[in-house]
Amino acid sequence: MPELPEVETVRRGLAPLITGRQFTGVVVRQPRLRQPVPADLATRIAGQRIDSVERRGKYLLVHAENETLLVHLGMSGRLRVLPAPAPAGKHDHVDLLLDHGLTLRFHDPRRFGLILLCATGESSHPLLADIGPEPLGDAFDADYLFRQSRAHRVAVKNFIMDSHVVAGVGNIYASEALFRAGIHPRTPAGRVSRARYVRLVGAIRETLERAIACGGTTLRDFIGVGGHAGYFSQELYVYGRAGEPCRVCGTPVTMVRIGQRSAFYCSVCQH
DNA sequence: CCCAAGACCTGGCGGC
DNA sequence: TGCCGCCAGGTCTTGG
Repeated sequence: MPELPEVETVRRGLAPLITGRQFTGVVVRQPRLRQPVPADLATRIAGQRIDSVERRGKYLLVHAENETLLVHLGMSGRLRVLPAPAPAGKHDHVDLLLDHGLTLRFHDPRRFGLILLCATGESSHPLLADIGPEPLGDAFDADYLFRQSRAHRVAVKNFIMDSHVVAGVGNIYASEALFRAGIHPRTPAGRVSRARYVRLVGAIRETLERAIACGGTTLRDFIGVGGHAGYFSQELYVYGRAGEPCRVCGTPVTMVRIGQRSAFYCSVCQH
């Protein structure tokens, strides 16, 4: 489900609902996520007020007074805010109870998601320490990408999906950005010119910003905190469109496997 | 160090 | 209707 735009959509929905609220309790029904839910979660956050909700790559950081809750949605994770206690359904693994009866519910069928804690302030959890720059931030530019890419022979698509290179670009937006930049996804990263990285950086930024403006991409089940589907799927150029005509030139979109993941591209528009 | 492949999970879909 | 194989928005770990 979630790449950067979807996580950002969740963050924007979540922040106004839970900022200033206090954690009053925790219900863990299934602690076995990508890493175990901390056994002392309840005692560590009890009574603490939420100061802010931040995003780093695809991670959500819920900053409370002493502890920061680190949430990753994996492939199928969802966060919802329930106005009142509600019966739990299948895969409703964790409820974070807030004052006034509010419940922040984590739901994740595949359990690739994550809920961890780290001390607020010293905020750099090991999982965040080696993540690359934010693609919408100043540190991410063509010079950076070009320099990082030298000596790398991996496909440029895999390269930009590597969270150590740049944070938050996943399988949908990698294909989309490469289409917009006119770059074939299989091109070895180290053989892409500086000029083409200038285009690629612009394409990544535009794609992500536009997707955020649309509230994310809903393919199967991505739903924002307020229960709304994202509508960026209407603007996808290539992702999930194998065999359908390229929106620019009409050539059928090609799907291939690159490094265990599906990649979509137009064989005429991308080289 | 770099890279490909495997691992972790469940559910939905198309084909037979 | 049922079973089977394949697919899925992520990323850490392993082994060559």
